[in-house]
Amino acid sequence: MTGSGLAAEKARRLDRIAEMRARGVDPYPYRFDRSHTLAEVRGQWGSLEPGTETEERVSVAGRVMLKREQGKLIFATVRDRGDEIQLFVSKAVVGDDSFADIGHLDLGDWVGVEGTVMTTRKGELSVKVERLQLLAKAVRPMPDKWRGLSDTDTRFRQRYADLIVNEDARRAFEVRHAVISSFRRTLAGKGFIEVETPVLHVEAGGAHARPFLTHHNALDMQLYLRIALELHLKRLIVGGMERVYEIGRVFRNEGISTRHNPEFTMMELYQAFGDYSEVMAVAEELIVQAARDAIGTTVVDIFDHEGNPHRVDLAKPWRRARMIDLVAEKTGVEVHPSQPVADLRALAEKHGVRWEPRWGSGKLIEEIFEAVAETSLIEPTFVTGHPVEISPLARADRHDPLLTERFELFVGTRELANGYSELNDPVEQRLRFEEEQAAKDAGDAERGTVDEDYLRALEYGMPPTGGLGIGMDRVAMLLAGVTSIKEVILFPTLRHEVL
RNA sequence: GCACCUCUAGCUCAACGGCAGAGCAGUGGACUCUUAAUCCAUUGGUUCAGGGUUCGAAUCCCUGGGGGUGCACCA
Repeated sequence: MTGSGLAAEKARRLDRIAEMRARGVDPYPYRFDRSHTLAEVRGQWGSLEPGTETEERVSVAGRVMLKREQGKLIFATVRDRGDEIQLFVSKAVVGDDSFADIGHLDLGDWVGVEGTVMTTRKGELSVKVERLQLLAKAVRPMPDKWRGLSDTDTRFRQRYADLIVNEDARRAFEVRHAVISSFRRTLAGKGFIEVETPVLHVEAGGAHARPFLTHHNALDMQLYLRIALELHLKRLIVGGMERVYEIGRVFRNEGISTRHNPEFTMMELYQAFGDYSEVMAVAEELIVQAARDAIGTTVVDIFDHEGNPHRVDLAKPWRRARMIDLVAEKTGVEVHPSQPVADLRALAEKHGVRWEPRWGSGKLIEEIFEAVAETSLIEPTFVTGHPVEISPLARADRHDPLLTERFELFVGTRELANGYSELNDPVEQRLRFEEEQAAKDAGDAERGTVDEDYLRALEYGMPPTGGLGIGMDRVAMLLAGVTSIKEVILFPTLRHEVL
């Protein structure tokens, strides 16, 4: 046992394990029965006066995070999921042999402890150790106990290490979990049923995106990973389920950025007898309630595209504005899908948007909108009235046949949600699908196909329905106050690690 | 896919053309109330990989790899 590189360090700890086994001690025992979590200990005895010794016996377990040796005393900080507590180890109490064993514990080891609750002279709540049992030996050293782990590559690849040492990382995932459970609670309260629909699709529909392709061997069948939940959920509305939602992973074979991961989590819901205005209100309620549940406030700092924070109270009613009005506001030119393509191409060029010949007026308006208006949408804003051309599943606006009853929610210049009055006319839906197919055949890989089974479902009759999709990762980002989606995805997609 | 930045001990970082260093972790020692304990001593390196320039390369150049950021892509 020489040196102290990583290999030598691991060898030293493996030797310790071998030495324990030789003594008949199991370094990896099968279980340990706790009497209290550390948070429960703190909750029950957290207000003891300094210098108090109690007769209260507890069994607690956790990971050794810090160790301070002080002659015939050892202080160690252990942590479980919810809290940290100090172990007070006196040689006079545990005896020479146990004291030596405890002294040989490494940072990162898991331990189970029996002892009494006490506070030190300075008031630190502690467990005075009577018996300590190693629950699992750490063979690999922990990252720096004070500086933590900051290398992003290591943090994302070795998320376990990130979670051990970085409080901020743990917190972001607590927020994410709280957001998702808040959504489930809110939706249950509104009578929504949670369902699970296929991830493997024969047709990748419901959104404009490049899919991942896979193959089923026994059926010798090409399959796509889903890019949206929409078309299956609406089949359930046809089936009479009235209010359904799914929180699930979708997959899009596109670039990776601070806002995009190839697999991400969508919540989609469909509400029979409602229209887009109703699900818009649901979106607002879900997110505001999630803020209350996850971070205890509706006031958040929203970052603009330059990274500057803007303090916003989400509880204030959200702005609603039509896409064409936002374009008019920013360009000074009234736009509408009824206008000739040439006019809109000219407007696009004036604002630095390079257009493609296959784009119609509606697509041009969307592109101009993204170029001129999107970066100004810091506070929550529902952008409404998307052109029919770019909304093949949305119902036409009851007052304007070239626009749809659709909205997208933007917060901090990012799109968080999308919803509409669902198109339920099977004849019109077929025409829309055929336009999608024609665009795809003309070389636009993100466009859709004719989904015959979905059309068959619509032919059975789908009631008027409002639909909503929310990007859960982006809501988690907003409420956790982080600027990269990788901070709210436990294992973000990375290249193969070269070991 | 393109551009820029970055990669040094297990971790966090120095050294920026002249002998690869520090703190933490580790090891040995002192200490019965510490709090990132402290103090003394000490081990530890394929400087991401390969090539080049140079008397001399962690440092400059080229190629490749990982990561980050921006752009492109992206309902």
